Amino acid sequence: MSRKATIKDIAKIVGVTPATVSNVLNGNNRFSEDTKKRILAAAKQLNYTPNMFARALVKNRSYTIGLFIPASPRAFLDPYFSELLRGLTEIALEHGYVVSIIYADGLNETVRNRIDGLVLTEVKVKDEYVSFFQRANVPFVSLARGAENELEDYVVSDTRRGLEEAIKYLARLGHRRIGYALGPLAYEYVYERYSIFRDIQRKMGLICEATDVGTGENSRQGGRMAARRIMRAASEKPTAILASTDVMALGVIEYLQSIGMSVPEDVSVVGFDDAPFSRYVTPPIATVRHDIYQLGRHAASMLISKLEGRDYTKPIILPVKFIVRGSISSPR
Amino acid sequence: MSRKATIKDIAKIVGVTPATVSNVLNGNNRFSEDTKKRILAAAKQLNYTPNMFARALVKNRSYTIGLFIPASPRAFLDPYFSELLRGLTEIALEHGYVVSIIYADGLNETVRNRIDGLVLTEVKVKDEYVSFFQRANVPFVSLARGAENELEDYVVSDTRRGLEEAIKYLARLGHRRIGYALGPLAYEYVYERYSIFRDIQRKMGLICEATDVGTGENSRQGGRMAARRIMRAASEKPTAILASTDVMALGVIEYLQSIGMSVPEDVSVVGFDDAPFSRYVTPPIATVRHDIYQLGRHAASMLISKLEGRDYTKPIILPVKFIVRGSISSPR
DNA sequence: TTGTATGCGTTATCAT
DNA sequence: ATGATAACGCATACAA
Repeated sequence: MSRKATIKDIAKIVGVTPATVSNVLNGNNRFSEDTKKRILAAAKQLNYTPNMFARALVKNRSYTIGLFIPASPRAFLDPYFSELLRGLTEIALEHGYVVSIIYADGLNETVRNRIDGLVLTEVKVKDEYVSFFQRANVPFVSLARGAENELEDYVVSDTRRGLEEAIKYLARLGHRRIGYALGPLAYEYVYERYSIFRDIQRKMGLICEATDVGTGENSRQGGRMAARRIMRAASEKPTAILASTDVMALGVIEYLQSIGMSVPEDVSVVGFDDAPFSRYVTPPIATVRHDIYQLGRHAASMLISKLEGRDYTKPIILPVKFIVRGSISSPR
Repeated sequence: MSRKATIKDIAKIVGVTPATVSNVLNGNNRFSEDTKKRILAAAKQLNYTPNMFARALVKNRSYTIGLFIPASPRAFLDPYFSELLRGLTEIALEHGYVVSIIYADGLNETVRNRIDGLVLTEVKVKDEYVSFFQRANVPFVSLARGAENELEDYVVSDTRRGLEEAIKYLARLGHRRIGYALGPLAYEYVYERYSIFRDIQRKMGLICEATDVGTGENSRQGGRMAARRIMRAASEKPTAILASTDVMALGVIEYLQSIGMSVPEDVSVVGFDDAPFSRYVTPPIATVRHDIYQLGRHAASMLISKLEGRDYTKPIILPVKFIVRGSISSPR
């Protein structure tokens, strides 16, 4: 295979200078139709594609966006992650960008030099990475509001709306006392979901007992722990339990079943995320569905607009939907 | 924030030329200890990091490897994918590389110019992409043997070993007739698992009936279909069923239970992959575990060696392990 | 409408 | 042991 064609080659064929070729190829319109046509033809004939390194060098832009992953191995395991990446990649592609995975451990200058901007995920309530990127002037878009960091450029799901639908539904079924299986509060999405839950609970005049909240890791095991704490705390038990995530909801159901209670007859359970497995387990988990793939698409789109100095609406809040499934019913 | 430091800046401070700085920084040893020391000091002081674009331009290398994803949205959904990416990213990082996601749709020249090599996944038995990369001289490492493409640079799991363990275990329990829930044969891993299964079955003198094989998509639903076909075909039924993947095994179990059979008492079921859910479902699925994360690490390592002209052992075949769980027992 | 000149930051070759 | 210089491919300000 011969050497890749450059603008010089085109210039030679057409009989103009490289500068002219560059200009025409970049859509500069102040040239004669004739030369334009000939340059374009030659480019096609030589199968010309620009050398991105050269372009990057002179423009100081890499046309690469990074998906920033905090160092936890868990980040990768989430199905969330794959969906997100799909959305990001698709949009990036449409704009001539490529997406790289930036593992937190690897966030040295060398890596940073190679990306134009970042999409941040798994954001903490008080996130050191966010602060770092702000100080370092790295353009980024966050997938969380960035509670303590006061962000503007973010795209999130309409958590409040989803929880309102869910809780109202439960209330209509007759539930007055709703427990909560709570994940690690350091994560912003966990914090946000929980505080919104509390807010709605209060506004709707439902029973609010501190003992109805149990904490655990964001895992099946964590869900079991949380449920155990809830069910052992007070003598009066909640008739329904909301969980931070579907994964935890699964653990909650397992625990309840393990102590001989049935879901939803004894206790209704509601998750959040609509994870792939949620519809298959027994009973299927009622949950708040949000669209991670769309989240990814919007995040990429916003970031690229930002990088290219175009206007963009911000923040973006995407619709969610409460999915009714077999894990809820009226209380006994 | 001021301009980034370059070798010129260092040169100016130290009082040498950029060439010397470059040489020293690249470990060229033919310089006096004194100047070396001073250059290194200045570099640190200025917080110098090389400009990757400039380097890429002159070396014609991007220090980026791509994870190539065929166009199916499914590719992203697999938990497989996240694990793989984690392994890839970690090793890439150690060698100063970055990994980009290359979505098949986006595989135009522009994108191709930006990566030094690819890791190929979801390879088909007769894979057009593989042929394309071969012709186009794109360096790559495959996560499959590349049946029809005769590859050398690949890293895979020791499927034969795993299946041998599994089938011998079943045989020891007394199973003589083992069915197979088969996924889409176009995918090489499906094809390989199946043909090895057949081979072992024959060598061990077990019963081989064409009707004991049912096909379906690689999904829960597909597993149900496959199981249905198997159980409806012959009058004499297999006492155990192997599935192409854990996901299908799950479907198989569901189907069996739906027609009133119990697993493992009536039929034993064995999967492949050791997916995250496999240990949690009822009954937990016996399966062949392989380490996707390690697969990723080795693939990245092999690709980078290849790119840098170093020697490397090939192919690499990683150990697997048969995991005994509740979905198997002696036949009635 | 087109060309000239210059620079982006680095590496490599060949002198000195 | 160190330096001068060219080259990598492209973009751009300015000149013609």
